[in-house]
Amino acid sequence: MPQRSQIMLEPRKSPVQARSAASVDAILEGTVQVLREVGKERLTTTRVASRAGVSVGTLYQYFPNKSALLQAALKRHLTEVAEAVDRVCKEQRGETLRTMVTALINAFLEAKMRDAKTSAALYSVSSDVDGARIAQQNGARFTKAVVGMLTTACEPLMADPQLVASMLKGMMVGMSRSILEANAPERQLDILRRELIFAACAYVDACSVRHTPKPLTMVP
Amino acid sequence: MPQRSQIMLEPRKSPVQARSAASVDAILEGTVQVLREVGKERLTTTRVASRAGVSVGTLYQYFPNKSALLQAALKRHLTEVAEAVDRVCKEQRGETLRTMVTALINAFLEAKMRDAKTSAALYSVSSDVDGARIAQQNGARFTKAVVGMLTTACEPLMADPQLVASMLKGMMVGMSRSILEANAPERQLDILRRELIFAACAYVDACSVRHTPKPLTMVP
DNA sequence: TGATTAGATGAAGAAAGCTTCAGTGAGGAG
DNA sequence: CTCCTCACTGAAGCTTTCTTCATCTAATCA
Repeated sequence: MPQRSQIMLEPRKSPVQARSAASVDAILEGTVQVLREVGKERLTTTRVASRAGVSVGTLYQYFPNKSALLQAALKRHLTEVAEAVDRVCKEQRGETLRTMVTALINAFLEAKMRDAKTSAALYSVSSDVDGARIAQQNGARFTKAVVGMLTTACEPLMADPQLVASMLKGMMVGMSRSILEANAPERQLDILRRELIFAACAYVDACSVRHTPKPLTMVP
Repeated sequence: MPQRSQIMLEPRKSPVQARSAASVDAILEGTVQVLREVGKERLTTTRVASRAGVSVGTLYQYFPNKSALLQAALKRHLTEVAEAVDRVCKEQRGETLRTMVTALINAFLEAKMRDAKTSAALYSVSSDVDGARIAQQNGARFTKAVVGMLTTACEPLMADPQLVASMLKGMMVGMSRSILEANAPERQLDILRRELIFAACAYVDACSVRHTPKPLTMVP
């Protein structure tokens, strides 16, 4: 058990609980690594445990089953992205719509693509794990943050902010998914990022000159 | 075997081969039905066969394994959508950009949502079956058709058509996926459809007044 | 130091579903 | 009428991986 000492030498915390906290973390990290390296087909709980430097039994002490394990890994990743989005949305309050969407898209893609391989790997399991529901909750958080930002814009947004946020989310998620699945090289990613910003700006520009003052209301 | 006679009574074709053709079709149809009814977790080859009115052995006569079966079902669905897109793209040659994207989006969503439950069910297996690669090929076809249409527009498109097509695809696929995963009701679907058209129009409008004449070129 | 408990271990049990294949039946050919 | 091939059948083998649990170790406490 070579990894063992490594875990124990991590930043000191109250010992008894630190051991288990470290295990949980190692297991989650191991899950992602195994997923990236061998793919979801070959991901077994034993392999994850061994990669994490623990035994299967330990894994099952913290996760009731394989599905829960994958779910936890997925949640963790989505939460990181959501936090990045939350952060920009707060920073950008009071700015122009164009500035907002530019910052939003940059932050989102940055977070998603920081570790593109991980994102792609996690996409592949999301359907095995009720990922839609998890993404749903996350999406609600996303929409809420974006709405919060949009309503503080220094120009009037002549449309239902909820609807605009949904559209922006759809565009961003759709494009990032396309990029990930296409395994697009760095250069194309940049081109597509710029174009996405261009399109989103065109959209919000169009919104702010709309006839309808504040049309349709949407349920979240 | 109650279904048997049903199959045999189908439209008459040259007998010997008709039997097998009918089987393949029934199996594919059964796959989708089982997927919709019990979900991919409970989809077994035996269950599919039984639903199709044949035995497992017959199923394995036409599909080398479960994965190939699901792949075939997925391909079939994606092809239908691609054909719908091809069709509009041909119809809309010579129109204005706005007319084009409106027709394109309507046709795409119509095809996808005609049987929303099936679309959603097939999304759930796409990652088990190298769906990304299949979607890739399909996406190429899609892009090609859209580019073919865009280049005939009666107004100048001041941007790389390849890039514009990719963007439109990303927006459409992204939104349809959001809608399907969110299980959005009919009413919202309509709102989102209109908004997607609005956004896409805003985008192509913006393209046609761009400074850069025909910027960046993209690899397909 | 001895007792106690949190935490770790990994061999083995159990389930489950994919896939095979030896055998049956039905059209068509000669 | 007989033979031959195409197509179908479905019980059972086989593999694979999840999950459990009896046992062991190390850390804390008294």
